[in-house]
Amino acid sequence: MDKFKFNINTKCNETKARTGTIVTPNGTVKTPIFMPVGTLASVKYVSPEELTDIEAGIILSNTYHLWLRPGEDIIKEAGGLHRFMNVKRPILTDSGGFQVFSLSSMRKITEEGVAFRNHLNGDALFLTPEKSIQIQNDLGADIIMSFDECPAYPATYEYMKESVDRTLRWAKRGKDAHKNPNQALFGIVQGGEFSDLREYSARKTVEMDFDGYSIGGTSVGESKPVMFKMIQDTVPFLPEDKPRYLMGVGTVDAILDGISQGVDMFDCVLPTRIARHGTAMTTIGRINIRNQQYDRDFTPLDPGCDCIACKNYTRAYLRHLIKNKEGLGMRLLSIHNLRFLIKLTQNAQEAIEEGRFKAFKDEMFERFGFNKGNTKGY
RNA sequence: GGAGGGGUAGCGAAGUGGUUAAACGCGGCUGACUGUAACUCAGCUCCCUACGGGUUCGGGGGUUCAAAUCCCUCCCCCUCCA
Repeated sequence: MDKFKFNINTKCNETKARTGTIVTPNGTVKTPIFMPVGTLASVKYVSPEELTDIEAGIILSNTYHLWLRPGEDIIKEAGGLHRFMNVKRPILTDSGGFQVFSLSSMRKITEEGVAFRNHLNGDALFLTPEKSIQIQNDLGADIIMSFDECPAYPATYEYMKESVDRTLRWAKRGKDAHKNPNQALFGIVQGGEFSDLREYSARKTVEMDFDGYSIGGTSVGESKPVMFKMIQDTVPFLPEDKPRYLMGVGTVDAILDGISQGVDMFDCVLPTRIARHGTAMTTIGRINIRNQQYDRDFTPLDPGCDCIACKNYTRAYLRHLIKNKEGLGMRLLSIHNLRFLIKLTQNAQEAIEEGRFKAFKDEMFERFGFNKGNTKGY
């Protein structure tokens, strides 16, 4: 794979944080980075133009969901995901591995792959590592993921061992099936909460030589300390010169902790989902805009934010929109939450570059009370 | 003037002698949400000194061990015919 590059720019000398640059055929982004999720080739309620405004770098999309609708053939015919969506920035597609977790009630795992029951119409589906890669080749994202099993938490050691081995075999099969040299392929480390399995999974995955590595199996129900330890048990076994991606994590505490441990990329549906349901992540903490206390609050949602929702609208108005399930309200809050997390990682980059990341992280933990009771993480 | 229908918690609407502080929906309040089956889900919503107590089903009066439910009376609303 030649068009994909990762360079480290600055390293923090108090933590393992670093800043870097990811170069892809569709653009270059700085890390650490938060990546908005657009499962169905759309970051719900947010247009690509608005994503540009809030300086979103990479965005995600999903193999499983696009496979079902509209079908990867249609997206290929459209000229790939970028043209289909009119997105002129790097795109990353998840492999469908997360659906092994989220759609666990309607799937069966076998060595060959995963038999799903189509959640839309009940059809029998079969997703294999090779199929996932083929779909992702057709979708044409800049970064694609190995098809893995994201196991639920908690899992027994025996089950996890079996799962890790299977995911390793799937990773190998996927890598062998990967045909497009313009797409970077990432491997995914699993192992749950078991330190030795994390190390084992990491070492074996790294042996296969991927373009980047993910820490998978996080935010599936475990506590924060457990998650932080999963990161700790994985990163040391990942190569320094390849990007590290903590999958599915989007709380302030976990992003900052991840960065301090040397993670470069994060993605999460949390900011957009909670936005649609009325919760804002702000520089002064969590705000549930549905709460009655905001009905006559004509101040900005987050005084410390530069997004259009905060610059142009009041809490009272946003509350009114959300209470009435108006699309505009969901859109404005989504834009705000995404901007908030993107800005957080930009601030982290700046802090790393200026040699004050540790202080920055500590200040944020203090401000949000992550060390004293705020386990929510934002 | 005549005939008929109806008044139940913020609203709509069940219930027509006991298991009813009263279904259900809406509205209201609160919470949840982490590689998106999610404009979703959960709880609370008569009052209180609240694992117990106090008052409710238009008003008043009866029958009954027991009434939102049966009887009497008054008030109010709606429809149709004059």
